Amino acid sequence: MTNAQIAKLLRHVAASYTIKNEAKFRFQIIAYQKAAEAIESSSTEIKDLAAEERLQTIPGVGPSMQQHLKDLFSKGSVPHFDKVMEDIPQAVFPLLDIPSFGPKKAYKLVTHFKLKDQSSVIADIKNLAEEGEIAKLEGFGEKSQADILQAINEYGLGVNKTSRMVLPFASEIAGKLIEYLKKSPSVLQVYPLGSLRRKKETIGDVDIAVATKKPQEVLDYFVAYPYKERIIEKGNASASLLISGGKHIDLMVQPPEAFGSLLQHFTGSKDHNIHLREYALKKGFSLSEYGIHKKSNPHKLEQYETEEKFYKALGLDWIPPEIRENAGEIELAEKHNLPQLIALSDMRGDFHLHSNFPIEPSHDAGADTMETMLKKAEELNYNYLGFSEHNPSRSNHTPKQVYELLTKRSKKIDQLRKSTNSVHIFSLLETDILPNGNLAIDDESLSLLDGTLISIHSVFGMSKLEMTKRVLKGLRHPKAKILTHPTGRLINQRPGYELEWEEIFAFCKTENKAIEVNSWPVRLDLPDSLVRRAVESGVKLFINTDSHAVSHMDLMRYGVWVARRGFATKDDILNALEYNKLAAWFKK
DNA sequence: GCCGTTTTCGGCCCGACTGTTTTCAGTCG
Repeated sequence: MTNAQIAKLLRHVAASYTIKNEAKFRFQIIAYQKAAEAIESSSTEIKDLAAEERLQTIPGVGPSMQQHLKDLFSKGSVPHFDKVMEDIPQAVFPLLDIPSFGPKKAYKLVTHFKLKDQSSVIADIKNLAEEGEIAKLEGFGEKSQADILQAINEYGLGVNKTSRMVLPFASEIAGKLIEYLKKSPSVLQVYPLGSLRRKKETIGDVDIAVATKKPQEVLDYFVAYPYKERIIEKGNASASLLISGGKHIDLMVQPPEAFGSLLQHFTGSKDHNIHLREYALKKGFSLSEYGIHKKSNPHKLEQYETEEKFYKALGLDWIPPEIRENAGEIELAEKHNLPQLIALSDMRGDFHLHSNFPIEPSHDAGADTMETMLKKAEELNYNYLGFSEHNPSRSNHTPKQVYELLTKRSKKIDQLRKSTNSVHIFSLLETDILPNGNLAIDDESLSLLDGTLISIHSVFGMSKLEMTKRVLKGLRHPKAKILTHPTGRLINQRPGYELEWEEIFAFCKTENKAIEVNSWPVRLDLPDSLVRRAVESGVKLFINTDSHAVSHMDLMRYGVWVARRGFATKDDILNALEYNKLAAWFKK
């Protein structure tokens, strides 16, 4: 069962409690929703955490929830969940995926019209709306009937509560809108917020905040955005648009003198904000997007023009957005002990570069020459780089031919080294780990290199145990230095294979092997939560782009964001080291 | 159901917006 499926199940339990008696079960509902949220945003599989007895590391998963999840994995069902949900018609649940449908509305419709079939309930509601039956219900009217019809139609076109965009796609949408907003003279400042500002690997809605003295003008201008599908809502302080592809853009506005609290509020995460507000309450403060009310003087609103001042008023250091996920950051900010997170400007080189040098690789070759990639590295002010094409394919070459190809490549790299004073060049390769754990080329060929990246590119379907043995055997090779895109996942495309991370991390730490944070936006691999565990285990990391063209070398920032989300500092990242230290590491 | 430098009991973030309503319920972030 995936995290998304588990989160959905917990939300169904929460919805069932809401339908049964919202007041009575108020806090159970919150607890189930919090747990669902935390599980959904965890990039570690809950199934693995359960197997490792580490479920308690998820905030919001307490003793009861742990037992329920254990039941789920061992028996395939949870007696307690079944009991809570037994009186609720199954047809309620599919409706909850549709925006604007909550538990109460879904239950009212399903029971009133006696709908039983889970697979047709959405079509059934649509028919009833088209026939004008829903408007006759108490509490519904013509407008809500039309809204239901619209929501169902849009749901059919892909608008739902769960689908998420990869980060660059969301950035592009936000960028266009920000460009548009900046043309309004009433817009003083404009920023992308929410998960976009926290640089989460996927983004649900695009959130934007504007500082303005003329909120109505800005809101009017916003909803006039020419590339919208329609206006979802528009009030005095916020508005929402639907754009093509079924995505929402939410805008909030505040005057400049209160912009700090709006930035804080709208950046989230929701969990961070809830925790921050609970923390503040204990200190006698009540927080909102408008500012702070002190218990000692509850009618006066303190406003803050910057986030720094807002956090400071609570006795906290400013917390970088990437780590606002309620994972201990508030406590660290209170003790003035937040980590100095790695920054893009700390990066001194890139070790995952595929040039077009003709070594007849096993997987995709790069599009550009070594020379152009080197020039780009100079432009980026790098001190060093490592070329790391895929190894020559095994099926088309004898070991001798592989050796000859790599010898030619070594000569080329030697030439290049003479052409530059500013950038040191490492001769690497990205070598496949074969299913039996051997590397794809022999020791004689590997001896031509300064070291090699190793990775899995085939036979993904192995068990966790077998895959772990395979990777450990690959890492054991003295030339193997960096385990690249270590989970093999592709975001929104495939989950990747499973590994015993504790074993991998322990091995890397003692044997001086490094793990890559791959910056390719669909990989972002290691994922942030595993970066955090790697950092806590003392494992060293590289942040690399996996460039197959010169333009990809600019993607480094994505990997840096992932590392930041994983609490990595400069000390954790090997390609932030100065050249001599790094060269020494390669020779270890 | 979760959680802890007020607490292992007794609290639990704070607000916007809409539709159907004459004061609120539901959904959402």
